Amino acid sequence: MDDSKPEQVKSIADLARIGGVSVSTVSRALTGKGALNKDTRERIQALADRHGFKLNVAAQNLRLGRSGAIAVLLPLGHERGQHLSDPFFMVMLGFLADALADRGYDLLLSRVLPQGDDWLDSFIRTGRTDGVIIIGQSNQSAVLDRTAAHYAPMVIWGEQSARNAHITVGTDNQAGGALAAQHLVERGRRRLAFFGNVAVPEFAARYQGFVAALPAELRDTVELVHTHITPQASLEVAAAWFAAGNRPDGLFAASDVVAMSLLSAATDNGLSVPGDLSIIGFDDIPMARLTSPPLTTVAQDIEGGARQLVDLLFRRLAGEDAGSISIAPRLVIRESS
Amino acid sequence: MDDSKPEQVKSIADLARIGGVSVSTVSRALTGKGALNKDTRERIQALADRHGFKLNVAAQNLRLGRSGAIAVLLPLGHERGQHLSDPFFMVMLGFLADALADRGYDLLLSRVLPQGDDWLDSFIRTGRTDGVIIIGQSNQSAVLDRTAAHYAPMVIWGEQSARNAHITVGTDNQAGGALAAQHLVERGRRRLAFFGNVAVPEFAARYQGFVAALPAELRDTVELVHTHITPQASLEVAAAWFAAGNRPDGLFAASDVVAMSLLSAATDNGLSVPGDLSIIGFDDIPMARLTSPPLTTVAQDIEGGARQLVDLLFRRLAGEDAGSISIAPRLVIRESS
DNA sequence: ATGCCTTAAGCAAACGTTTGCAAGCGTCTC
DNA sequence: GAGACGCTTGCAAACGTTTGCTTAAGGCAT
Repeated sequence: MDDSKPEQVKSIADLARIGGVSVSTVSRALTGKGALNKDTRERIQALADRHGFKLNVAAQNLRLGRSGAIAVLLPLGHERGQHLSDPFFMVMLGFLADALADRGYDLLLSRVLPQGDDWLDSFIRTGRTDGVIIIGQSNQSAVLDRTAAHYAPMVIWGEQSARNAHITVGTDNQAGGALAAQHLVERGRRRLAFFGNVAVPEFAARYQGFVAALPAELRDTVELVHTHITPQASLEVAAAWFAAGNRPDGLFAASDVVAMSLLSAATDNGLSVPGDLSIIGFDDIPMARLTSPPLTTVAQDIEGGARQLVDLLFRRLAGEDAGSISIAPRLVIRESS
Repeated sequence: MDDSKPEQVKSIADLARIGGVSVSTVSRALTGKGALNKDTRERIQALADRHGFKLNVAAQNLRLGRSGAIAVLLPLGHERGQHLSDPFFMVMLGFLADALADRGYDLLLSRVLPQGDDWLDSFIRTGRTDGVIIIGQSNQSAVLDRTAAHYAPMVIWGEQSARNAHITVGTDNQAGGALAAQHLVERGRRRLAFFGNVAVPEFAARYQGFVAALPAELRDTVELVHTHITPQASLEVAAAWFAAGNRPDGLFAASDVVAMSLLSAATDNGLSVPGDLSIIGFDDIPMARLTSPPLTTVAQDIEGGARQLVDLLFRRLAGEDAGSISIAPRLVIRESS
């Protein structure tokens, strides 16, 4: 009845012909949906295996009116022209990939250089994706809000704010900043500075939480040093800042990578950490323990965050009106403070 | 003629009805393919813009018999259960995303835990993707070879070998190992060790090139220390190794992350770098210059590699029988050696 | 033998595009 | 004035699935 030569089976129709059944039967056998005789189902499945046939996902999705993919977008609105290699992203991406794979969805990765204010809507309207996860608001909060108003399946990793209409999952950055402040104060540090780009909402909140948690007399003296968070940029800024004669005793960095730059620049200038000054990072990337001395840092639960992002997205896809989620940060004290 | 209420336009057919033309005309107007009166084309395009209509990419791809996506797979055959956060991957992924976007293709990201020997063929047969880029052979060379025999649009970032049937783009790892060896020898180092996992082809080649380039009398004394390349694993191995009393004067690491672990462990043991020993990494990730002292390393041209991977893939997609590409490494001397 | 119920499997439309073919129509040439 | 030609547009089939509806077949009670 069915030949054993490995003839090319390109579609359900080919398999139906070979198996002597109709296409609907093959479809029901392979998807497991709908009523079908157990023997027939097994026979067709075996036949499909023998010919190495798999359903064409594209056609399947078209028919089902979905795309089977979730887009993960990295907007590079700030950091223009700078390549993001921060391990934070890789860790996040890894966990997202796993969480989406668990649900049978593909991960569509895209770095976007926001142009105008239509990039997000345009992307969504192509129907390439069933939902969107955005890593970081960058400087695109307005665009995100506009889209959120009519498009439900979108969640953003970033800073939560009452002013935002879009749904977020993210670390409580203010609380994180406060943890850093308290720790430095406990260590008796008084000449403080924050390194980061406060045009980015997450970093602004870290800075704000940091300042707010300081005793009143220190609040006005804390310096805000602007830097992008790439290794190159932050190292240059840090080197120039120390070269200018600045001699702080407590530094809080917007990210671990920036903290590593600070550590490097401080050491280059003959300062000892934590002898002369304390340095605190943010993220707790896996490499944070590899510096000398190992980095004290405010840890973000990236794995939990990724899981929450995906959970929330799928709840919203299902029509539920689920809201933003805030995750508590945790201070990890190592030897740089 | 055409109303201005923002009525929901879900398909080319809706737009055709509103515009008073046929679906084929709309299709030709929006894709720019086929002959069409300039006025009509512009009128339809304006109409589409006004209604915020975009062609459905899924349907388009189905009709065109393609998927419009390229899969990037990270096989985790070795490093099981370990999460890869290495900046190398993020940098590579970023460049790949850009190169694919330039060609109008989506990037489908997938981490795979190889199960059995059918994971790759199964994935490909779903028709989810038009081509595959695999980052690292991991321990799956046999699977890759089997697939390469009947599936052309697949390129692998990794180690090139005459034994492999699959097409690769990658750094000449042996040459890279040789660069490290020559450099250490020039520095007068004699008690040498390599840290890495030689079950991974790239690392094996680095080790082999390293040993082969040493003067005969050193070749037998160089120690091979097995370690996974995650920060956690390599730091543990390095700490234990130093704790066991090993006192080398030249270390070559399979990656910069491993080198950072070595640096950290050496410092913890009161050894000075480069005073007591030299350390050389591999990759030249952006963070390599942030360590104290900054890391000497064998640089891989990741951007060039990504571009070559994509070029090669599209040449093969076009039917050309293009072959493997080897990229020369470059020694970057900083202060850890 | 008839009718009814259950189970199994087929038919055909639909998802939203693209494109070969053909038709309509105006213009040009001789 | 007739045929040829070029340009523009429409018709309908096709891409590979899923699924509501229908039919066929068999079993069982009457």
